[in-house]
Amino acid sequence: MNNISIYTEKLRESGLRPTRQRLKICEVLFSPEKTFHFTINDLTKIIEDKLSEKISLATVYNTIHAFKKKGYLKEISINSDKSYFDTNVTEHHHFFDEDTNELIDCSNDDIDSVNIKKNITGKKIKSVEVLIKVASDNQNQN
Amino acid sequence: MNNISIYTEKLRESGLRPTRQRLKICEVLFSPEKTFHFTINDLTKIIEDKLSEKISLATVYNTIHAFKKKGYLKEISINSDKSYFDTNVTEHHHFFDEDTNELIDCSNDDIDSVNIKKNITGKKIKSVEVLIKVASDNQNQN
DNA sequence: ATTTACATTAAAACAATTCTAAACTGTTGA
DNA sequence: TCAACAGTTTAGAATTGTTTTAATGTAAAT
Repeated sequence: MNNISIYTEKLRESGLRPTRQRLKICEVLFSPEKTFHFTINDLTKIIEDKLSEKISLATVYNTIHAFKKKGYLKEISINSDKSYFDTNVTEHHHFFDEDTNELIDCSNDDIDSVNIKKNITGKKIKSVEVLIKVASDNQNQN
Repeated sequence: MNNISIYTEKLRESGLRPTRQRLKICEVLFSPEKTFHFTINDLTKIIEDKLSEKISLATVYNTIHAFKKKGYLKEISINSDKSYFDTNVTEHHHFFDEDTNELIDCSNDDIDSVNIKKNITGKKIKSVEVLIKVASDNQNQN
């Protein structure tokens, strides 16, 4: 069983047509062993470089948004000019290195689970995200 | 002792000249009883509407960034097309209402303090922010 | 008052994202 | 198998938030 059929199935299950472009995107996003963080720009570059396939920015945006909506990707809440996405869709938190602008997964070893005692009435909690900004000691606070 | 002199002093202490425009901005930001959240656009509108004073966008940006650097304001980490600022500079967290795009302060009654067990080696923790996204039950997940 | 360094401004530049309209392609059903 | 439809891709234009620029203005020091 090859990956293409897995991706095709995955796409179809969520109501997306398995087009050539979407399969390429799946390949980049879901074939690596480890999950990773990326921006739209990163992803477009990877596709064009590694897979020698030109792809329209609009397609990347559309597809990433569809994947996010379907729960295949998470968008990380970080204030930046760009949007950061994560192929790790499990509940977890992040360090953000201000020196390098790098996002780093925060494992269970790094943080105690966050306990919300009281919620806004009439609302449901959709997600809880912790962002720990770090920098080397001699660095200016952002 | 009036507010103007307080603001003048506050500005001067942090190396900013107390210009007419900056005093207006101080008035909007620091005279309200309660702290609040705003975007640059919000702030510009408030100044122009309530204080009948036209102010250049560039001035607002420059001044807000200076205030942020000095610690008079905090920028909230939220993934959005706009930047959100907070006049409450104490350590606290936020609810984000996805139905209304509204930020709501999270008090100590709402959340247990977050415990970071292990940090990236060689780095110092600059801030810890928790963002709790909420929406009404029948709403699509973002 | 004069000077100087910093501020303000409108407009242009910029970068990320979204929109558009035309061409294209899976898919469905005849 | 093929026609037709609905969804998709695309390049480029449009939009939006933010930053830069270069000219003009102003606070503060001399």
